[in-house]
Amino acid sequence: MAEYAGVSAKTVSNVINDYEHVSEQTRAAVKEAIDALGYRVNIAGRQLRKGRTGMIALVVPELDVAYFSELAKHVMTEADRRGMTVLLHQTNGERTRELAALHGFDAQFTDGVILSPLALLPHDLETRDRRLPVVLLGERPWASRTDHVGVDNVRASREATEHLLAGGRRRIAVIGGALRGRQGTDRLRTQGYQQALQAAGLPFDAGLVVPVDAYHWQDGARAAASLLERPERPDALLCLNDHLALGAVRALHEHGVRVPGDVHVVGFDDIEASRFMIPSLTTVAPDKAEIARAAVSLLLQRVEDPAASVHAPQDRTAPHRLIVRESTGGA
Amino acid sequence: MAEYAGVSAKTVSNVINDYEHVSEQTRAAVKEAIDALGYRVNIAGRQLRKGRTGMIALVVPELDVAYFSELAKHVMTEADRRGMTVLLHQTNGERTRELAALHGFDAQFTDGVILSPLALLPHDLETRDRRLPVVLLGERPWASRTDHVGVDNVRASREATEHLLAGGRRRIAVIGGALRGRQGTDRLRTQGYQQALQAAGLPFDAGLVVPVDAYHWQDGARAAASLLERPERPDALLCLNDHLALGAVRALHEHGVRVPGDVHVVGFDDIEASRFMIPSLTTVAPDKAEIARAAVSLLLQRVEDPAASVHAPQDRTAPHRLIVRESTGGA
DNA sequence: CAACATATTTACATCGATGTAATGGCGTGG
DNA sequence: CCACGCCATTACATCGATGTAAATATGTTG
Repeated sequence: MAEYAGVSAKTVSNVINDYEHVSEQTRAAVKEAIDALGYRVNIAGRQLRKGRTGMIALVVPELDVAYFSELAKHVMTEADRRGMTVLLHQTNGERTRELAALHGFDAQFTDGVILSPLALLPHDLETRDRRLPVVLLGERPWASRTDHVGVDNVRASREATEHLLAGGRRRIAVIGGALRGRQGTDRLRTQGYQQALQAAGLPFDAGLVVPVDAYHWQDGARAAASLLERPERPDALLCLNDHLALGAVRALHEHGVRVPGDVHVVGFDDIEASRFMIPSLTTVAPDKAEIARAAVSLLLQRVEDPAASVHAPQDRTAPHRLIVRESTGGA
Repeated sequence: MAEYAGVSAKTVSNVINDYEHVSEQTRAAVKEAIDALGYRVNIAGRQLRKGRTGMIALVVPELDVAYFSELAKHVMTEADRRGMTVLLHQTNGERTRELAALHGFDAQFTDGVILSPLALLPHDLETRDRRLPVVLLGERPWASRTDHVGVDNVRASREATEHLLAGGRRRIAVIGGALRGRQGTDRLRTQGYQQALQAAGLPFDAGLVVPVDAYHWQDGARAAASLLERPERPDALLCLNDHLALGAVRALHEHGVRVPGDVHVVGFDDIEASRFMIPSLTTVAPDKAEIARAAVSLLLQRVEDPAASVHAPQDRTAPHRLIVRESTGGA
């Protein structure tokens, strides 16, 4: 390459990096050589020297959970805009994989990591290698010293519950809810639900909080089916994501229970399917584009200024809104 | 690192790569040093030397099309099993991005690429740099010299159409179909449809073939709505993917048309949503796990034996089956 | 004990890009 | 004509891991 253009390797490098003191003549010669030989910089060489790869990792539990694939799309768009490449990973919610991500996987080929954790323990965050910039998505229940982007889950859940109450609902079940254990998204959303009940002066029935194994369609279906076996059926379901909600609607349908006629249903995430289901689904829509933007921006701040690793951890709360659709009797 | 363990850098390397002639003693010492210092190999250094990164790219049009995110999951699982890391990219169906993928992006940090093309031209494949192993997914309409994994689209579509015919349908529309232009998936599936009609002795009405901009929910809804404006309505919809089908079902519902009562609907891909929609969707299910397995396996063959780049291009056809559900009056 | 085989470890060069500092060319002011 | 400064280019070292080959240690055989 350098020989072909008749210059030194360094001059090629200078041309590629737009160093100003290069004569028009050599610049042209080098560019021509680049085209002629189809030359492309070798990332490995560059990183070895610069210490940066231009890649960031996005690590989520599962790609076939629509919320995450939709989010991934936004993150990739945003990263692209900022000249970064995204390495996408899934953890299946396994702690070992989340840990691996926190530590930059087996090797170091990533400038930073955006991680949506499920199983991580507080301790894992304390002991992580602070040289690798990390942004957490979702809940950040522990006062960790790590940047974080999320939504106000308690409030969102309270609003969703209030909407159900306003629709005359009195026995609202929570599918995917949690009363104890780690202060995760499920816990917070359940809290919001409890707050709304309390504000309305309604009793809280722990039996209406149904935990699930995963946030998938069939878990929602199973949970809904189990609720129907109770002597006193619920008249509304607050489902902690849209897959659960849609699975639940399906199960209700199979049992001849009408939505919204007999039971109202609300979900979280506003995945695309929810707009098109029959009935369409009322859901809490987090601003995914904003989440992606904030996460990438926070991460690149740390990447570009590693010295800032001492800066106080940042916390961003993205907006959300309740989208009322047919499943709660809406338009 | 090396100093900490009191050995040379090469010995560390030997331990990491399980070189056999290392004394138990030094091996232990090095391992301890690794733990103590949290050492991890630097991929850049390794690749610079070895020329391999252990990463492959999976490049698809859009991640929020469930078929692709489900496929991605399988590819990642399979790659993981074989010690590879997957770099996931989306092209939005833009030719420039597909080209960039073919050429290993701006830089070379990928050992190979699995590409699901939409806009690529035959010429692009002819002129690609053959040093980068590539496996194409989906259709491979041109006799390219590139490995390929797909399903038998013509047959699958014919079977789906036959199923509709067996259900007494006589005016079957094709949403997403194509009569002319590149020999893509749409063309092939339309051909299968035509074959089935012909075999049944039914006339072919080009007006029933409705092209779409993209394979998204709203495109299906729009297409279905336009079909309902025709004087003579179709009594079945063959939708070339599940998103189109589900969007179409929604549109029919909004127009008071019952599925399967008035119109039968079939989709392609068997995404998870299709099992849970109301009505559940009859669909052609490609064996995604098998597609992923074949693609990764073909790719790694080339990666591991670059000399084999002269081997004849391979072509794998993954199995598919028709899953009959409620939208065509099934169980 | 010499000669040789085997095991273990290391020195050195190398992959490609680039930061640092030095080189050589040229113009300007004194 | 010299000193100095600016510009364009390059020599060299370096990032980290590893292949090659050589050095060293240890053991074995005749």
